[in-house]
Amino acid sequence: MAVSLKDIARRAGVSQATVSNVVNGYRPVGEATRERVQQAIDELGYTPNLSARHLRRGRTGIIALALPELNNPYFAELADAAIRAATARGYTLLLDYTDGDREKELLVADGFRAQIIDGLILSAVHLNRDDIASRTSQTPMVLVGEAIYHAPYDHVVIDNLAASREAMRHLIALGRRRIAFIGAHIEASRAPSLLRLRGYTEALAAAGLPFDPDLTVTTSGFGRGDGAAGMRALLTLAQPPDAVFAFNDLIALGAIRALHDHGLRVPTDVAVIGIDDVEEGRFSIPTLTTISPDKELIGRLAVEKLLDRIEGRPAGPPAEFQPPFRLVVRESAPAP
Amino acid sequence: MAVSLKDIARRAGVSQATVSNVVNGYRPVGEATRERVQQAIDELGYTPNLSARHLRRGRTGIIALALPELNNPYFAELADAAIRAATARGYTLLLDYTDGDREKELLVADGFRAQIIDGLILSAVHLNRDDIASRTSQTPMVLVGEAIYHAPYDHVVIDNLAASREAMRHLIALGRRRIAFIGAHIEASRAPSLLRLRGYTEALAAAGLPFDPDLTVTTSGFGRGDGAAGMRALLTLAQPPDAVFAFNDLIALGAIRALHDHGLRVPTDVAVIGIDDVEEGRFSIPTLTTISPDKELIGRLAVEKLLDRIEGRPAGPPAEFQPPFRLVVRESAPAP
DNA sequence: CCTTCGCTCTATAACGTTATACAGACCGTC
DNA sequence: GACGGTCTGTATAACGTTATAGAGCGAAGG
Repeated sequence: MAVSLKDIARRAGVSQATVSNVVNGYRPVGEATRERVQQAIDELGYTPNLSARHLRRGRTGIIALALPELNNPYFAELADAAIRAATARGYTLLLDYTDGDREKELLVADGFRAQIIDGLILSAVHLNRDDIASRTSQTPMVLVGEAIYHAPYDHVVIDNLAASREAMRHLIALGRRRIAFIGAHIEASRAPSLLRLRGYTEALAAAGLPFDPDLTVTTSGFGRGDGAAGMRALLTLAQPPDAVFAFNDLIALGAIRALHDHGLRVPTDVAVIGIDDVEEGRFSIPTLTTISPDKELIGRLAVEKLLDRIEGRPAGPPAEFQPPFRLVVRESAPAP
Repeated sequence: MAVSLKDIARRAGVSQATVSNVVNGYRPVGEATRERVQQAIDELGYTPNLSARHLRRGRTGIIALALPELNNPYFAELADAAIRAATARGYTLLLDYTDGDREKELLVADGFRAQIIDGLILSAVHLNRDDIASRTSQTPMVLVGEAIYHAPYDHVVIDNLAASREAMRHLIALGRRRIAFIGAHIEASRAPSLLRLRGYTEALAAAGLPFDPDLTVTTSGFGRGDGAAGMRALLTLAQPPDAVFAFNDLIALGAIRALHDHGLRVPTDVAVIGIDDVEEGRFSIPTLTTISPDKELIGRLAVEKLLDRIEGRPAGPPAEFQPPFRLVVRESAPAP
């Protein structure tokens, strides 16, 4: 059916090896024959069979990006950046979902689909240091996301502690005294909220504000519904908060909606700040003040570090890379 | 490195062919040997090498879904459904972007990446009937999305004409007389807006309302920013609209934001309705009335029709499949 | 008792690549 | 004129599967 190396070789009157060398330049080929081969390739419209190439080479040219979900626009934007970076370097990026499910995260990390991929970028929610450390798969892996692992893998993540402190400083500068945190998680394994929560408490302490456990709200997920539910819980308090620091933008947007339903005004009654800078927050009513991580860079860096490992470039010991972030002030928590 | 058929064969004391038959049941194997082989597989942890299998079989087990972008949550939700459907049937789904770029759409349709995929689900924005008809690639393809092609391919799409008429009937029942349409496209090739635009004009005519060309706004893209810009243009009119029918939810949400900036209230001053039912519209302020297509079914149907073709199941001539949709009434255009 | 099945299983040839080993030709050097 | 060295090219053996042809063997059929 499809034209193969053999067809080209016959047409150009050379060996298959020579055609192969013309195609991928493993060894030099004489000018005259090179042209003859190239012409045959153009005429017959040859493209190399990837399965065969990969069988021979032992690599597939496919890397996977495993995300909790695609419905959170933060991940969609991240995926977008990663796909572009991978494509630019000649790789194909495959998307995988873990559904925020611990079992699936373990499965992915431990080589599910290892046959088809050369490497893995994993954005895990549940995995802790031990899980990562006890991984048996040899497939190169780069970690992305908010947890702290200190595991022997490259890890691309913003400085969550600093980001949280900056968000909190902004709310405090606004004169808010009772600031709530929505999106905590009880389990020790949930490292992301741990860091952001620590930023929250540290900022309170630094400002001389009391820490009220009632103002820290646990959510089961990371979506708008979770944010709304968390906010509703806060509004049942005798002394409700005058500001909300949300684990991410979706939770913040859900909280804003719940405040609206309750007849409260944002930011007049309650100021709200999130993390992620999803596009939605630039058009919401009110627009959302947020911490904006450099998603483009996160995606690109993760891909590049992974390809360095895959292609055996000297990359040194595993390290943590911290792309920059910046505070984006909008209506939900305006400038002081 | 990895364990292969040969290793299992040696361990179980049988031929490779027998192991292969145990693994994929091409031909029956005796009970005793089957167990012995299975045990060897379990002990050594064998998984078949996909490149080799696919080289031999001529198929890769990978299908592609080509979308304009992932940042529109509608496509993210669709991709989600398709990925799950493909996984359930043992296939891997690869995401591709066209950036809403005509050249890239042509490239994808015409077999870019054909070496790696068994089939393609294409959600095209720019391609017209001739483009589709003149396709040379033999890779099975299923079309998804709002255009009308009448091309020799299965096509999964809601009845856009009926959906638009239903949206318009709702606005008209609300007593609105000057209803705008945001998201039209001038070029004939842009079939999606064509159908929705036709539903708009037909509904106006059916209600005995005049068609005012000023109320039909062209946008360059399909995002929130485009909706906001379109709305701002409408607000410069001497007689601004009292309702907006948006090509999709993102445009509707952008329009709502622009109305808010202009000091107008939704739905009191202007009612707004969209199409897509993205989650964002369930939490926005105000929540968004919309036409909700069955995205889950669209994704599943597209995958199933494609796999029917790939696996050579008798599927009859190419047909159009119309998943159901329903009107979801929320705050931006409440019940009459 | 010889055929003809039916059942298991084996040996082996592909699938389309790429890496290795090797063969000529041509050049300059001692 | 023998020797080593670069250039080009070829032949061929893998990579890990699966499909095909066929071998062995007991049972059924004449």
